Amino acid sequence: MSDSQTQVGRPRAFDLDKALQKALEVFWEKGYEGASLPDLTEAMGINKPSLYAAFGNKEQLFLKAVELYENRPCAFFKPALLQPTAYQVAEHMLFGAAAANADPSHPKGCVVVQGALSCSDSANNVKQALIEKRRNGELQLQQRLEQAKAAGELPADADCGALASYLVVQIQGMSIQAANGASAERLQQVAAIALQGFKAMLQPG
Amino acid sequence: MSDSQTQVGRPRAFDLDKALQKALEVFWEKGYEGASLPDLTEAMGINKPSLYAAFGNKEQLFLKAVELYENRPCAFFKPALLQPTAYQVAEHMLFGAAAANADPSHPKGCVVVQGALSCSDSANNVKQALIEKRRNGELQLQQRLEQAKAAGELPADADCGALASYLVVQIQGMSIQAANGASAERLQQVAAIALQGFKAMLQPG
DNA sequence: TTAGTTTTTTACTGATTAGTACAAATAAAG
DNA sequence: CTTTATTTGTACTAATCAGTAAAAAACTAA
Repeated sequence: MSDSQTQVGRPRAFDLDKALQKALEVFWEKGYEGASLPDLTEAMGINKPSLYAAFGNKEQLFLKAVELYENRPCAFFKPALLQPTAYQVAEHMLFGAAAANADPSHPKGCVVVQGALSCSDSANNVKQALIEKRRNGELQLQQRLEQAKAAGELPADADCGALASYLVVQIQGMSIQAANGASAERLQQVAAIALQGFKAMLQPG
Repeated sequence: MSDSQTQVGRPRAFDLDKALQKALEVFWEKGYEGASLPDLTEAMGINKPSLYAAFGNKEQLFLKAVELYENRPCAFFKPALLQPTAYQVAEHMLFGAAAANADPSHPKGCVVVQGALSCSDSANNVKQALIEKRRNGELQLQQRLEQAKAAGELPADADCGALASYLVVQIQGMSIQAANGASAERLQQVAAIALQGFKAMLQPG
């Protein structure tokens, strides 16, 4: 057990969480490779040696920022999985994505989608990490749908993998649309149409 | 009128179109910023001064490569707009995207989506050019749907802008799914569900 | 053969990249 | 006060970035 009050040495002059939040905003806007260290240190209000001492290196800083992104209070993905029915899961997922991707209080789109989609070879670790995160999210959604299927909410021949992919395509596509400048209202219209498509899959036949 | 046979000076030792095709493949895989000039020159089989003499600079080379991408024979977007009915337009668009995004004969996904989604400030011109291309494609699709609406294929209160956004979300989302490693079969399943959603919008009410 | 034109090759530029060495500064502990 | 531990700011490194200067090479025209 380390006692955070009895630390020896010069005290850190910045707040770790606030600095990470600032780093997230920079990565959110410019992506992993597009964000330079001067971009990051300026936004975080610290200099390079402080950044490296606190977060390791650029790659680790990015992964910690993404972790913060996924667990921030207004994240919609994990809470949507907890909805009581498959329809409500889809509804919360789609309208949550519509609201989050166009939220004016932060950069448009999704860090997990845009952070390192195409990149140089030197960013391949980060690219793969984001692919894993996207795949993992889709798998969680698929399992939630399979649970609903076992509960009789979906037809016996429903393909939960395809349905999960369909919903994830909506979320990821909305992320691109948001980067294009689409409004929250427009994304809500898309979510409504997509939800109709999902609803039709809940009926047998 | 310039006669290509009576050119004076040392003849170019490479094929312009083939070199551009190679550049496209590199940009397709690594994006605009992720593709370095050594990456490009090595793939194109030429050295830097030849590249600059033939194509201007990296930005112009990228834009020419994207133009080649959009007009290549197997591109699906523009041909889909020529289908006789709105339903067939959507059908060709969705299944065309499913096939193209997972085609094993070239890198996965879409250059227009992935080429410069998040980037540094110095790539903002390219980023904006791709946003314009995506918006323009969506607008063309919207106009095609409005034409179908005028022909009585869609309900009188149909929102062609929202419908076009919905279809574009499918295509752009599939591009991300393809980058995740989704198979062509899986993308076809998604296209089938999405088409059902679109079909439901063709009925009044 | 000679002059004129264009491409190719090599070698370079200045700027920027991520990352670090080192000493001054600031705290607690003895 | 001194010692010890940690963070800070400055200044640096080596590598890589896009882009170019200059001369040799390869062609046509005269």
